[in-house]
Amino acid sequence: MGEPKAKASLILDAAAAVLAESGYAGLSARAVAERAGVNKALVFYYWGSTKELFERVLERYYTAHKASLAEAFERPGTDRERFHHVIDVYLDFMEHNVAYARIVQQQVASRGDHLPLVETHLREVLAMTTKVIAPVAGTGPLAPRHFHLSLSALVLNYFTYAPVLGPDERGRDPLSNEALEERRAHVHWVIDAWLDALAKQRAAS
Amino acid sequence: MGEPKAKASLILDAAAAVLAESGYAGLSARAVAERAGVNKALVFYYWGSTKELFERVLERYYTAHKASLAEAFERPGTDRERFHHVIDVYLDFMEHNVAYARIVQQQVASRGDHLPLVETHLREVLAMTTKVIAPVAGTGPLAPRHFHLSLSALVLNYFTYAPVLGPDERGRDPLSNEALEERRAHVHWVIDAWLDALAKQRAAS
DNA sequence: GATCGTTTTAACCGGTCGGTCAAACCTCTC
DNA sequence: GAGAGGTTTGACCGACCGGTTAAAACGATC
Repeated sequence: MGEPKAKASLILDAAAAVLAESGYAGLSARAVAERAGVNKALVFYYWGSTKELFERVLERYYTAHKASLAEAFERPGTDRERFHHVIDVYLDFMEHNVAYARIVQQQVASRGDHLPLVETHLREVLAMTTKVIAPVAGTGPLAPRHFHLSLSALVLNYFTYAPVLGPDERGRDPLSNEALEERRAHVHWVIDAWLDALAKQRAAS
Repeated sequence: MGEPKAKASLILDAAAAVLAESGYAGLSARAVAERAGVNKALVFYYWGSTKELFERVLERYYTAHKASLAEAFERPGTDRERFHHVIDVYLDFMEHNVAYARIVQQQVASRGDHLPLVETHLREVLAMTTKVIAPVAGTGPLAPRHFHLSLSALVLNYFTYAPVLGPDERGRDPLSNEALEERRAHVHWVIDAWLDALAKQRAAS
């Protein structure tokens, strides 16, 4: 009988799903308990409060996100190769954690009281990616910060917007493997276009 | 004495602000009334229900958004000029309607029941922008759909993510006029890089 | 100043929220 | 089988939710 997965973890998973669907304001202990198939009081028994539950969900994602990025950064190679590799890892991660993409987008857009945790995390990620971007970027409109924002937008927004736009011109689900491969190719094409333009600009100056 | 602005409109404005901050689940009649400095019952007197209020807020933004885009499309010029102009108008609109950017991002990311309205709108916008993108785009990873997603991501996400990252390397507020000008330059640079790469690709084939 | 339609208000309703608690349950040990 | 400890439950609380309503306040008209 005994479920192999502890109920505490079941609750955490359910909370992530609810959070992705309904945002922080919709993260109710009752909804989480119902989705987890568990008594509502258990949510408080294991996690204390909905706020703490929320923070634990974020923490779990943040840790995984940063770990995957950190690993990607250690890969050797040319600037261009490292750039492409980091983006590949980023795409992989989001592909397997679509709920995370949804949660982050909502949190950032809403700018509620719960923001500090998100803020800290995003700044750390910025600091990490800057190391890869800085060697090829410039200043002003070509500063690493702009490329970081643009790239993360390219990746994140696909997972949130494409499903809303519906099947693509070939009738494929935007989150199907084939469609995701196409998106991956698009992002890599974009990076190459940028790097080429940057190299050209550098050569001219 | 007599406010020039009807209370109905005050309520609508307040609703937009609450919506941007707390999302659909946080759009409570009480919060809206309080922010508008108005009795709670007035919300229902003028707008019927919170759901209708939500839809009116979206409608108002959608109408303005589509109108500004439609006007931009009529501008004559080369493909490249028209492309840049459409993006300029898009940036202008978001700059003056940051709350709209936040609301859309949250709605899209949450994928709740209220989605159909958002869905219809976004598909219409896609259909519009495709007319400008198609002449210069390609197929597969270079299909108009991908560029539409990438471009709208570049614009939208700046307004939601940049404030979370804090002041830029020169200590400026990301939503200050100067910082916004820099972002505008970045986006235009990106478009040029893309168009150049596309032209080169076309010439090679 | 009486009348009428519109606008505004306070009080109230049933329902759901986060959170608590005491009792029941389960499993293992002696 | 008697405890003991962690786990699970249903009942409950005050606060807040969307929404209704009857009455008050208001402005115009005569």
